Amino acid sequence: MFKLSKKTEYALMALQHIASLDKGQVATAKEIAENKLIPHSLLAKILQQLTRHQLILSLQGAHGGYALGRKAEEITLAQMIEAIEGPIHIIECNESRYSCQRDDFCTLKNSLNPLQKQLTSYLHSVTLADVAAS
Amino acid sequence: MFKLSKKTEYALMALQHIASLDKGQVATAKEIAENKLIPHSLLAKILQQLTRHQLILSLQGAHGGYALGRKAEEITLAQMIEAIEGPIHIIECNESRYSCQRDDFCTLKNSLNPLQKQLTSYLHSVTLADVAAS
DNA sequence: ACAAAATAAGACTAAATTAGTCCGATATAA
DNA sequence: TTATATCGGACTAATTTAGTCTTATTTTGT
Ligand code: FES
Ligand code: FES
Repeated sequence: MFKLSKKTEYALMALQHIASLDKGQVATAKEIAENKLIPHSLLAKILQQLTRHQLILSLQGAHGGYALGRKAEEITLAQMIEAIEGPIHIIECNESRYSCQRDDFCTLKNSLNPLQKQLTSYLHSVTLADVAAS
Repeated sequence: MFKLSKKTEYALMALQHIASLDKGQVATAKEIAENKLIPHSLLAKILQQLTRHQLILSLQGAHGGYALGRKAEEITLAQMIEAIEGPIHIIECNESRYSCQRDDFCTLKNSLNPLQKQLTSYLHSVTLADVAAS
């Protein structure tokens, strides 16, 4: 399917939420989960993943929570999606580690390259600031 | 995942193949399957779906097979993909029949609208002629 | 010291989707 | 009437996605 996964949707919602915080504030997983109607323990996992990719930073312990890892203008849509779904490849055969039996005679890869390029360049051009604005 | 399904890849390969035929010629499912290394009975299903969507037309019986339903320039990438995967919606909540509990306070739908628009307009602008050329 | 409130990490289960198979029916040419 | 096709649908298997649970660790406040 040509669709974002629920996890990715949740990640984007959470990032929107965190981006809307005042400087110095943090949001807990619980807060975000309640606010956006996301299962808490699933969201927790997603926030951990975003932390590992340094899109957000976490403060552990009581009164802990999450805040943006850098300015919203410096977080691209591509980074947000790839943090959850991994590298974006319109077709599997473009993934590096994938060896395809059709490799020598396949024309599909090349045919779809423009789409791949178009899409990724767009995703790199949109930032969290843009996404949070709407 | 933000990826075309195998079925869709197979459909595109088959359409490339059919598009390369001389006027008046047809290709059988078997031929295409062997040529592109696609499981025969799966490809048969896919070709039936493309037929129902009138991207190709089928000739039944002995010496039957498939040919393009209209000129390659008049078959868009959007039509090819949607024939197999159904309408393209970047997020589930944009699908008409889907009623979301977050509908009244959700900002995500709007935020991703530009991406949805950008993508679909591109997919409508590319035709089988373009795809087959590479 | 200790309790409460968080995140971290990983194993696990359940649900949904995708990929692929199989079979009986129908159509058509030779 | 036989061989070669498509048609349609039910079915199974494999993979991916979605979601849960449990235990450990970090930090603050009392
Ligand atoms: S399908 Fe694998 S290389 Fe094109
Ligand atoms: S998530 Fe359903 S309306 Fe946005």
